[in-house]
Amino acid sequence: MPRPLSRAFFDRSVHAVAPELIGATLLCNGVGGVIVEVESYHQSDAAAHSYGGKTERNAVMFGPAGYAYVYRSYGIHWCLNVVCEHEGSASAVLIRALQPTSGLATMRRRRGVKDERLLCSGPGRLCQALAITRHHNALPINRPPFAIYAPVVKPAVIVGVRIGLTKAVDLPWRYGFAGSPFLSKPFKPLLAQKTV
DNA sequence: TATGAGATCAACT
DNA sequence: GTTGATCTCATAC
Repeated sequence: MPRPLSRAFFDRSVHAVAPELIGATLLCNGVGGVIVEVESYHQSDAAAHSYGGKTERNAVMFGPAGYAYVYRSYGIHWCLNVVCEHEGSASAVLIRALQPTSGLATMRRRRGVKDERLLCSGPGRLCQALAITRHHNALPINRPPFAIYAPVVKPAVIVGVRIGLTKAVDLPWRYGFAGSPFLSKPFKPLLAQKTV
């Protein structure tokens, strides 16, 4: 039997929670899969939505841990985060990619693509596949329609710099399931990234 | 393989 | 008015 993740699991440093989410199973109305890629965002981090303080959009990040923070990206897509570390600072983990395991036919229909690797390999793609929208903002991540389970086996986790940012681009706060073909983009060797 | 444009909206200057 | 935690499709090499 899979072990559901408690709210307390998320009420820790975002940098402790993020790598431990790799290999966990995330479902929305029974549709979803295994988390293979995440990024962490901390209030002290210029790229975080919470960096400039509380606003109407990011208010959930300033609330208790274990809740979904869903925001509109580039006017087109939705992106899903899980809020961490309630006390002290506003932080969240961006869910960037899943390995689809449940509801494949539903996800193919919603996404309009057949290739399994293109169903959930990106934050915007996975929200479309799981039908996550603004209506899911501020919902608990471990209560229906969501469900989240601990990894059955601890996978090997690789680390890299985050993707698509213009601020704080060098922070190694991206985590991935080593060797997974379902990552949004490949990880480069961390030591090679700064070489000229 | 790599680079560029367009879609489209809320926060911010 | 500009920018962005994105994705897709088109064109170029």
